[in-house]
Amino acid sequence: MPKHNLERRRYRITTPWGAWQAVFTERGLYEFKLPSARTPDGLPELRGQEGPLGVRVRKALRARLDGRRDRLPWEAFDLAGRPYFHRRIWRAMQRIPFGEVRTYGDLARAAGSPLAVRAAGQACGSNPIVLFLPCHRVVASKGPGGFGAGLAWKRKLLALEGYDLRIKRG
DNA sequence: ACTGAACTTAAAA
DNA sequence: TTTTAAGTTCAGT
Repeated sequence: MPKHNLERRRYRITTPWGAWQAVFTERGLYEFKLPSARTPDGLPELRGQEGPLGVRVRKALRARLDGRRDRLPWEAFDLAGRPYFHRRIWRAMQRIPFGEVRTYGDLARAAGSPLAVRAAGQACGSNPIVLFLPCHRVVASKGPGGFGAGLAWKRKLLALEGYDLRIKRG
């Protein structure tokens, strides 16, 4: 839910994987969501809108779905109004290299609250910028951890980076 | 204002 | 192997 009242402009970006959803405010990319049945119909396709950032986002998405590395700078995101602790976690998350994973514990430590591992999981779960804030690179110390959109997506996104996430069953 | 759950973890019982 | 306690946020009551 929005924590501030800037106007939000929503678009879809159609790919072979489905229609992604990108939401912008004047401060930057506010949300970025995986294709899902919940993606509203009738959103305009992102083309020349949103200036250089819009172009940048489309290009980066295309690259990543192609298995190439590309990243958006931290300044591209509008995370104002999100909890401080979450932003620290996301910041640490953004630093995980392409094709590698870290644990929730690693992130908690990086955020300065080494015991807040569960809160780190919470922060991952409320990641508003899927893919570019790479919560799919965060796994549990034993298992694969969770993923809001379903573990199948987590595995796919990691597979694009050449990382094989084995799903263990208990 | 409380309580419990959430994409957890490590250590004790 | 099961239980517990740890930090942070949010939804529900």
